[in-house]
Amino acid sequence: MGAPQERRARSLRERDFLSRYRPRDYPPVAVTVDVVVLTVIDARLCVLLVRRGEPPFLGDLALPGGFVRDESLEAAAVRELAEETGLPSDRVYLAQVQAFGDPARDPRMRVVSIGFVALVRPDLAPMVRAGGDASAARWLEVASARRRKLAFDHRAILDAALEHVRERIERSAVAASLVGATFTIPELRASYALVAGRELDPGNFRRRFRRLLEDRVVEPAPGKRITSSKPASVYRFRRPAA
Amino acid sequence: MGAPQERRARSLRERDFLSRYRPRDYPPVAVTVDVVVLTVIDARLCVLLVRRGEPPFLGDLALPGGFVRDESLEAAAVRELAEETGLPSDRVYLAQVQAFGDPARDPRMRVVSIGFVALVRPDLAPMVRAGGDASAARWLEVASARRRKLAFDHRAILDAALEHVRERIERSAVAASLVGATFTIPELRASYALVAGRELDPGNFRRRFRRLLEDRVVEPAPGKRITSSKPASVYRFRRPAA
DNA sequence: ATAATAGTGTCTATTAGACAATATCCT
DNA sequence: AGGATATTGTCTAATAGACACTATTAT
Repeated sequence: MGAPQERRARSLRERDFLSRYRPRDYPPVAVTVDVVVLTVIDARLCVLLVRRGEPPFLGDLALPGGFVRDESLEAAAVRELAEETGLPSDRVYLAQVQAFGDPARDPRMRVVSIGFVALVRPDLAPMVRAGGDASAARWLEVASARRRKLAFDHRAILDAALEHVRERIERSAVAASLVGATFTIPELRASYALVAGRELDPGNFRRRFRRLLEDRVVEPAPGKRITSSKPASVYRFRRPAA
Repeated sequence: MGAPQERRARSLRERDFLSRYRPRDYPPVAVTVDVVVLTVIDARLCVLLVRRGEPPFLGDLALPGGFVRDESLEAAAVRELAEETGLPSDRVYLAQVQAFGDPARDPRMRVVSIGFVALVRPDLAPMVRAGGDASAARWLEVASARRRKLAFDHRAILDAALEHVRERIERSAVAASLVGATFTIPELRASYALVAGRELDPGNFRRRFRRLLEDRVVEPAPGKRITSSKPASVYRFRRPAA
């Protein structure tokens, strides 16, 4: 800290450097996006993983992702999502989680990756498997994925994404993307429970749901869901303008 | 969405591309950090801004920031903070906010910037001004900074940083970095109020503070703060192991 | 009828907010 | 003494959690 002026001067030189626009003159960096795609399959929280076909981490499981092209970061994430799942981006919750930039996270060169999290409605999840070939994307239960060895720092990205949705599911309509187009209260409660990682009291959850109903974020849908016991009423999220 | 297989193949080709390590072969990207440095001066929430000395946005105010070198993103932010403020990184709250990567955010080339927020203890803030020269960093009240024209998308970064601390100040000890080494309850309340952007009830705040005391996150400090009326008890945050 | 699950109601504890009342110090 | 502010206390409303209870359907 002895000579802040000199440091500042160096910083200004850098800015000037950039202003001369010789982008090849500094150490190369690549920017990628990695997407933590989550859904619910058979009452299990699952994440979409691909198997790496090249070194490093050849054969390891990894998050779907790729280079950012001439597009925004969000657009890159949407594109990767479409490439890996074939799903359109509407009706998919997608949010930036955090940037990961450890210099050693990729052994080949400096790669800064922007982590995203996406929630896919479970009724659309089967479409994903259908479109995939052998080396392509597959769903893995989150708990087991976290125990596996994942490529790069994808384990950290996965954890950050899970924390992201956990923090937000209580205070937003994030969970809308983890149930089908229509759903019953117990179904929604099951999704919340999967993300929260614990059981939720049916009565208390129903009380919270009543508030969602009053606030017009959900509304009744026609019909009843037939199960092996008492059928439940069906609801749907009201489509906001967005 | 018609041919996901082809898209996936292209994606795999990209990975292979990267594995051959010819980093000059794809469009150049630069990665920078921009730091929203906040403090309290004269009971005003202030942000540290620098004046740009080169185009684009020559003469405009901008957040301090610069290229990420062979270091982690956090390290780059710490370094920029030290360069611009001369302050050591301990006792400064620093957190990543979000990545900003709009293709048009820098007219010269593709620059992805990782936004950080830093909170500087107000008793250290004067040191910053002392070390600065004419073209260097200066404190500006946040409200007025938000009304100004800022370089690049720094207005959006500033807003995101403010939202970040607003969300966290209630549920963490973030505010520890916005009061001096020792402080009174009214002083802490004033900092909270500045960040929250509204008045806080003294009685209710005191009740919350009592919980902080019971949880051992703060502890009494010797002495009293003499003001123009009734003196207040002095406290300090207990230093955690970190 | 019985099992199972949807759905209702109740009790308690915690917390936030509004606000009144008191205590203590400086001038 | 008087003004200002710290400090304490009270009341109410909102919310979460635990849990007992009732209703309705499939089998």
